[in-house]
Amino acid sequence: MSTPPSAPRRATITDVAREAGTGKTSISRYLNGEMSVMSPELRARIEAAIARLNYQPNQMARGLKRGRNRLIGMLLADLTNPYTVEVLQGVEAACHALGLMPLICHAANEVEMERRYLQLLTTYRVEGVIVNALGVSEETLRPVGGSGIPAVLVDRQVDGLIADMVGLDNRAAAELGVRHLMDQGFDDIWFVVQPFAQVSSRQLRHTAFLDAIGRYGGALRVERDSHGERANPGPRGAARGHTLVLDLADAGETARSLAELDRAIDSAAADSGSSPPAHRRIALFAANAPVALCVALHLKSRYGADWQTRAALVSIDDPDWAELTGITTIRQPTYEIGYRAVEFLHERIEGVQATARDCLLPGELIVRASTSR
Amino acid sequence: MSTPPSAPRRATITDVAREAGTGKTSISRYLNGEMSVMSPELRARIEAAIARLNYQPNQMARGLKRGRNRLIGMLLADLTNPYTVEVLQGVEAACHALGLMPLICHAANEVEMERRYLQLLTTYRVEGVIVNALGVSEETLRPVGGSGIPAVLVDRQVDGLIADMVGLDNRAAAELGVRHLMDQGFDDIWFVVQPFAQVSSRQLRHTAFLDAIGRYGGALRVERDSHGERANPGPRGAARGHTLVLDLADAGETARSLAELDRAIDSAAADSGSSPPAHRRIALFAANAPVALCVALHLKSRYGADWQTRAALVSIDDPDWAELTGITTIRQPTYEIGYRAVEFLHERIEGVQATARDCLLPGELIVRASTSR
DNA sequence: CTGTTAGCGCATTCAA
DNA sequence: TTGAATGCGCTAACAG
Repeated sequence: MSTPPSAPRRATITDVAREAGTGKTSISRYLNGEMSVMSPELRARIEAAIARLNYQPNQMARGLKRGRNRLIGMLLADLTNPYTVEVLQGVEAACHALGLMPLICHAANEVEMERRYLQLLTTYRVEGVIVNALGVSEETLRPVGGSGIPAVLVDRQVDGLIADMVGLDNRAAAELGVRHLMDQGFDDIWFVVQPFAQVSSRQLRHTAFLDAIGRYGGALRVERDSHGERANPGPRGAARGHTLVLDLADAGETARSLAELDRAIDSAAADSGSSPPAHRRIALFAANAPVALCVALHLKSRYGADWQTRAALVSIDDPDWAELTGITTIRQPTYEIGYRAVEFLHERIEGVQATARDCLLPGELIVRASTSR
Repeated sequence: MSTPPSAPRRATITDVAREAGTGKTSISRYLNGEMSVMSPELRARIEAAIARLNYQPNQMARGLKRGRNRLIGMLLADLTNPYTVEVLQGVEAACHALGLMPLICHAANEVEMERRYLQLLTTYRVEGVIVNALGVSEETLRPVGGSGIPAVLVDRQVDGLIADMVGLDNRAAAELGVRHLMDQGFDDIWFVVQPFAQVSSRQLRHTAFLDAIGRYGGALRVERDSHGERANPGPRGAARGHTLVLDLADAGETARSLAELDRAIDSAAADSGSSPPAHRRIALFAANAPVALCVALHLKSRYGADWQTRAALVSIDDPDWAELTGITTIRQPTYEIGYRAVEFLHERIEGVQATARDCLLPGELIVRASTSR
């Protein structure tokens, strides 16, 4: 039977050599830009042969031979988060500029996926990995970092994994948010965050929030989690800080937490009306966009379209619906985070041996109607 | 100088063979699951050696040898569009199930990027490509499709490129939207869409919109673009259809188009008040989420938070802010689109020779406050 | 059942 | 200035 013309075998370097009437070595030299020492005549013949055969060198083979394939892994915890997509843009731009090709792996919030992808990446012999990991411990990240292949972390640290990190300056960002809210006269601020035991950036944001409240607000007491205690009203001009943990992965938990939030909002509204609006508003400080969205959706379903008269919302991250909804945000320098991450990684790949570096980039406060009275 | 312990060269198949005191062939057999004919004793030794050396086979080398590397390319026009991310989820799941590894390439709406990535993909010898292309002609897609490497299109066709396609049933979707709007009593419907000369799905949606208006509404005339003509009011119970082209890539054009929209809204409101609400509302039918967002942002800035009292909005695509805003949407079966695309591609890679197939999946209408009075 | 041999497509010595 | 030979890590005949 005749083979259908489906697979007109791709030309190899040997084909080109034959076509150009020369040896493979010269072709290889040409491909690698070692033109300096090559007769213009030969060079022309090679050029022609390559064009005629529509030859394209096989990256796999090149990689196998020289030991580096210009591939880097990009492990993403959650592409659903606009933050991730934006970081990716920076990553792609940088890769492009540095001649790298990113292998994008989306763990979709599944630890098992993360493990598998990591393994796959090493199997493809990527030269390095950029990790925006789930909150898992080093255990699954064994192959990378320190003694393994070069790695740089994005947004969060991973316990026991020593590597460069680039992300938001969480401390400054939290302060920015708290200060803004206090400037706007809010004295009851709820920090809403996903479970942060495993994710360093969440922890940092939370800690910084507490510190800021302490510093600027002279908070008296802060309640953690849903232990049900209410903080005592602070002295005039002080602010009270609260923390609400929202476990988006657990519907039941989420509902419970939101119910607690409702109580806080209602009781604030019930407080004697020393403030102009119909009800006194509390302020909500979301640690990231997914949390902000969850809260906003809930409040809207509970209080209707004008839920923002019940609570002010500010969020770290600036998703596209923020402008539409009018919530205040702290925008992360996402593109630059991605770009820098690749630059760091590239340096490591090239052999730079400095001790682990941290690159903390500042966020930008974007004030919208939500917090301006 | 001594090499720092940075790169403890990865074990190769040869190392394992030596460690296990056997030949490479047996190791290879083990790796490929050909255990049936292998003494349990040898097998155990191999297992141990692999574990001891923490050996992981090099995919590049395997690919080079067998001629297939299990890599497929995924060319994405715009990751910023939630649609894309959702499709990607399906793609990843399917790849996972079929033992494929997707190389994700994000063209970020740049034709040049698209070209470069395509070239890069062939250079890495991907076995196939899933293309969600920009509106470019086959020219840049030369290497794929028909005579090149297997390809399947997502969401849109590409002129001159014959390949399997999977996407939304645009005709049914447009009808769903129009019918719903008419059921709700809207008689003035504006279809808002990005320039559709190059993108088949936009064209299809538009055509289907016009047809639906014609069929159900008995439209009298339809205006195209910004020629400034107003359609005559139709007979009682009929609906008028209009088309507004929004070029999101051109701020000036966008502003002009939106101004036209404003005029339409204002003049509708000025019409004698035969309808209950303060102003008569026209309906906007966005061809996709980016368009819907742009329109919503504009209306909000022009009419304030209650812009929805001026215009009803329904959109194809169901971004996460739709629920928050309360606009009606037609949700695409994105996950399945991605999944099916990979299945098609896999079949092609395995040699299936059927003529180009089209897989049209139905959308789902999600009614929200925007269109329910 | 198991080991030997010969490449996959390319980069790199080393001669010529 | 150019080419022939060698081998990257692995699989696939082909013997034993």
